[in-house]
Amino acid sequence: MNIDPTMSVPIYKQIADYIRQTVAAGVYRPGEMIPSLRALALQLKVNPNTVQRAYEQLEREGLVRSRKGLGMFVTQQGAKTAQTKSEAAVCSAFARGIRAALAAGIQPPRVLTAFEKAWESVETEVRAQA
Amino acid sequence: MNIDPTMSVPIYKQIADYIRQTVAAGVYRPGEMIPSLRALALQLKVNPNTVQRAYEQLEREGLVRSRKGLGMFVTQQGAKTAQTKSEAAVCSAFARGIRAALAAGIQPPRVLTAFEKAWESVETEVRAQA
DNA sequence: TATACTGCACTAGTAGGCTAGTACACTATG
DNA sequence: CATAGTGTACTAGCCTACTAGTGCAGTATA
Repeated sequence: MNIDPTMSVPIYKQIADYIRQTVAAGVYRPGEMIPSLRALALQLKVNPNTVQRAYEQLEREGLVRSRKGLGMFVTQQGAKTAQTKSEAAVCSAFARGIRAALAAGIQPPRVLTAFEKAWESVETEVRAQA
Repeated sequence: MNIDPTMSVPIYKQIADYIRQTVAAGVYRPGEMIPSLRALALQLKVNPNTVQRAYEQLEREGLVRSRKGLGMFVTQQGAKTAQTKSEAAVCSAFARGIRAALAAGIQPPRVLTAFEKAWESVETEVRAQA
C-alpha cells in the first residue's frame, strides 16, 4: 500500500479506506486479525497514533473489534459491512462526477464517454503495476 | 449555489469549481465580467478574501483576467479552458471510484450497476430541485 | 472633486491533522 | 514470574490550510 502525505485526504482516512477495501476483498476474513498498530505504523512509516485513529473509525463502523492485549479482529458481519460501505463510497464518487458534469453543461453522451475514458485509464494503471 | 462549510473540500475550491462550471456551461462568456469579490461574498455569506483566493486560482488557470478597478473578466480561451478542466475533473472523479471498486474486489458488472445507480440518484436530485 | 465601485495586500486568529512521548492494562509464552 | 507482544489513553507541540478583518490603490461616473 502507498501513503501519499501530499494528498488532501488525511493519512488516517487513507489507511481506513485501505483496510476497508482489503476486508471487502476478502484478504482478511471474519475472525482474522488485521495488522497490529505498531506493525502497520512501522511498515507505512507513520506514527502509531495515526494508525490508531484509522482503526478507531473502523471499529465505530463495526468492521473490526479490538480485544485488549490481542489485537484487532474482523467481526462476523465485517466483510459484509466493508462491502456495503465500499460500494457506497464508489457510488458517491460517481455521483460527484456526474453532478459536476451536468453543472458544467456536459451532455449525457459525453458523460458516458468520460466514464469509459476513466475506465481505460485505470485499466492501464493496473496493467502497469503488474 | 450552495456552499457547504462542513465539507472537507475548502470553501474557496467549491467557489472556484462553481465558477469554472458556469463558465464551461456558457453562463459567463468570454469578455464578460464574473461577479465581483464583494458581491459574491455577500451572496454566499463568506469573506471576500475567500472569494479572492478562488479567483486567484481561476486566474492562474487562465480562465479569467483581472483588471484593476474594473473586475474579473472571462478570457477569450476561458470557455474552452473551463470545459477541458471540468471534463478532466469528471474523469478524475470516475477514476477514483473505479479504482476504489477494483481494490474492494467489486466485479466490473457491479461497477457498472453502481454507476447507473449513481446516475439515477443524481437525476432525482435534479428533479427535486426543479 | 467626490463617490462608489472594483481588485489587491497585509496581518492575525482558528482549527485540524500529524507527530512525539509517555504511561497503563491486558494476554500469551517461556 | 519475566518478557514481549497487543490495544488504550493522555498531553504537548508543530505546521499548514483556511478564514476573517482592515486598509490601500485603481477606475468610472456624476
